[in-house]
Amino acid sequence: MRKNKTSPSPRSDRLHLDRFIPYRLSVLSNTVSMNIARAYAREFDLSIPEWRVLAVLARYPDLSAVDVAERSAMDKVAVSRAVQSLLASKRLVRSYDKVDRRRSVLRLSAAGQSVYTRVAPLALGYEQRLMSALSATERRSLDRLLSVLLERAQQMK
Amino acid sequence: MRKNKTSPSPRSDRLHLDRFIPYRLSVLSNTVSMNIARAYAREFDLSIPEWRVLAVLARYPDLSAVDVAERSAMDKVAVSRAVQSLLASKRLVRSYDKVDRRRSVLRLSAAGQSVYTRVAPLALGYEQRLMSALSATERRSLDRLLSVLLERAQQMK
DNA sequence: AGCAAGTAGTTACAATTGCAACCATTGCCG
DNA sequence: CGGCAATGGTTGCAATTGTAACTACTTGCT
Repeated sequence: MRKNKTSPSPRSDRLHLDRFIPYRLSVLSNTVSMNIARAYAREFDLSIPEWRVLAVLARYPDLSAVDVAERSAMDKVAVSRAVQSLLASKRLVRSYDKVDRRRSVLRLSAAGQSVYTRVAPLALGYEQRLMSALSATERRSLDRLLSVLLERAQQMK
Repeated sequence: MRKNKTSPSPRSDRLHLDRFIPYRLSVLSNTVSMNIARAYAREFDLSIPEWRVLAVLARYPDLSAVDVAERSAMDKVAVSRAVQSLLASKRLVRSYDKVDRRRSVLRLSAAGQSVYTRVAPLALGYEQRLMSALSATERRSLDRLLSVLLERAQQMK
């Protein structure tokens, strides 16, 4: 650790990282993701993309890979790879659409269900502990802010 | 696009991704980061880590690499690599501490300053447009929520 | 029917990142 | 002083990720 430099006074035309929202979002998001990943990665041998695919399919069975990609905001290559490894570990079963044989139909296997029902509470528990730093009002507020910002960010693309 | 499945009703013990805060944080953060990166990456040939190092040093000159890492929440390898390429592009000058010859002393070159003064307004402009989706009150609220959550997330590590 | 254009999904390859091991230097303690 | 733990920083290697090109199949148009 080093001697403290005196902080330059903030000026509105200068950027300082620790007041810059995109930066703070990124730090927070990375911190949270890594915390969670540590929790289930080692214990269940699940990567983040795998976990997302599982979570989507647990809720919406029989989606195709692109449907999963849409719902999870992952790109289709990431989904493809996650699906590969979930198939390899027998946590997913894949069939194909009768009328459109390009489309896969994905569904959790019993093993996949089982992993899901064990991991989901961990994830939810983590979220609860995180959010317990906020009051109910603040939580609702955060909820809304995230929605508004995401919508705006997406339309700014 | 596919026919809509009817949404299963949410139950509190089941996780659905689009209500899960860590997931939403991650989607928002990625969307925002990619939007910004597109803006300066191509135009200035700057990666995100490089940009962060630049921003820290613009504000706090003469830090060492580990100081930069601390201030920017990057790890030291990432800083080392960003510093390498910033040195190669002559946007940074490096000297070494007289009393501790392990420590580097990093500072923007004139070219670095120049890049910074051109990129910073872009970044700030993006932030403003993003945040203009929120009222002043909401902005303050977001600000506070991010601080609280980050602190909590870090202590949960 | 037949072909062009579009979509689902995979693969190959390059770029990024993360981790561990590694020097060099300094600080500490006997 | 001598040696050993700790710190600053870099490097090499493996794992992850992104991009583009590709195959397979379907759709729409003529």
